[in-house]
Amino acid sequence: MIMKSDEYKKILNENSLRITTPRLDIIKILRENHKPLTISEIHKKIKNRKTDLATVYRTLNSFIKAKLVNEINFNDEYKRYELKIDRHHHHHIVCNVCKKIENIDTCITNEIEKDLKKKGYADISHSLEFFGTCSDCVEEDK
Amino acid sequence: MIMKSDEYKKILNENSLRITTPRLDIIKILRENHKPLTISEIHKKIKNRKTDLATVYRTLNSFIKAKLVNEINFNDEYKRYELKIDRHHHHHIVCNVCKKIENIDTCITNEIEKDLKKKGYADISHSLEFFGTCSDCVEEDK
DNA sequence: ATGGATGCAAATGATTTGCATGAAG
DNA sequence: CTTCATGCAAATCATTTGCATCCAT
Repeated sequence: MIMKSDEYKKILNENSLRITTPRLDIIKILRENHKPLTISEIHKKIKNRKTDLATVYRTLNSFIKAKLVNEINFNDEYKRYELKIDRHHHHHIVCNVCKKIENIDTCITNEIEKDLKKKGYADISHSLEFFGTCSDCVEEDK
Repeated sequence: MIMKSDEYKKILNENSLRITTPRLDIIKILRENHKPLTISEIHKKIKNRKTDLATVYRTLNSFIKAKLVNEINFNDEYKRYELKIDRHHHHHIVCNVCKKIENIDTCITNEIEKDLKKKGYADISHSLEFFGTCSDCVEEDK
């Protein structure tokens, strides 16, 4: 059986990224938290307090370039990051109040993307996020 | 026939916003440019060079609060702003290369929003943006 | 050995804020 | 005349960068 740290090293290797402690730490954190995390959340979760914030930024940017990670925008002040290898394409719903994040697996943009392809667009991608007040927060407001 | 400046004043009035030159200028600019603009683009378009950048920021924020304007995120470093009163709900496709913006009128999120309502979410909204390389830019790359 | 990765500190750049003044209602 | 908006300058905060050192390969 493959141990986790070996699996993480394999991920880095396959993307021609050097195996370093900060990178292994960050993959582990993204793996274990099944929701998009901000840079500062990731930084706080690193046990080894030595790792610099700048390293976290640089690591995430190299992960994006390697298409290991998705950058997600909830229209607030922070960008968030999520491992791509973890799960297939999906979207999110963010609670306006408690900021809880749920995943949405339905993807309904194929039709539009088909139209865009007809129009001549290539390399089409999209970002789709939902915002709303979750049932718990609706209750509390009563 | 109602003159344009009167129309803009009416918009401000209806939203209990004081009628000032910067605000009229900014509504005019948003009206005349049928695409989302960044703060700095808006600022540059103001003839009267006296208007401060900070005023543009403050104005846009009060317009958002009054729901006069939508804030749009193309996952680059700038937020963009678009008048709501101009046209009904729509999305965009941004060219990866030339950054050209086209509007998309199809909205296909109703089904998901229906599901979310069933789950108890209230005040549901979403942001959906597309990215791709437009036909002109695909050509040029050959 | 050597190029890439890191820590640290300083720079950058978008956005916000404090305050005195000016204009709108 | 009183409240709110503006201009100006300074502050804030996320993110990036330069550089010397360190480590993976």
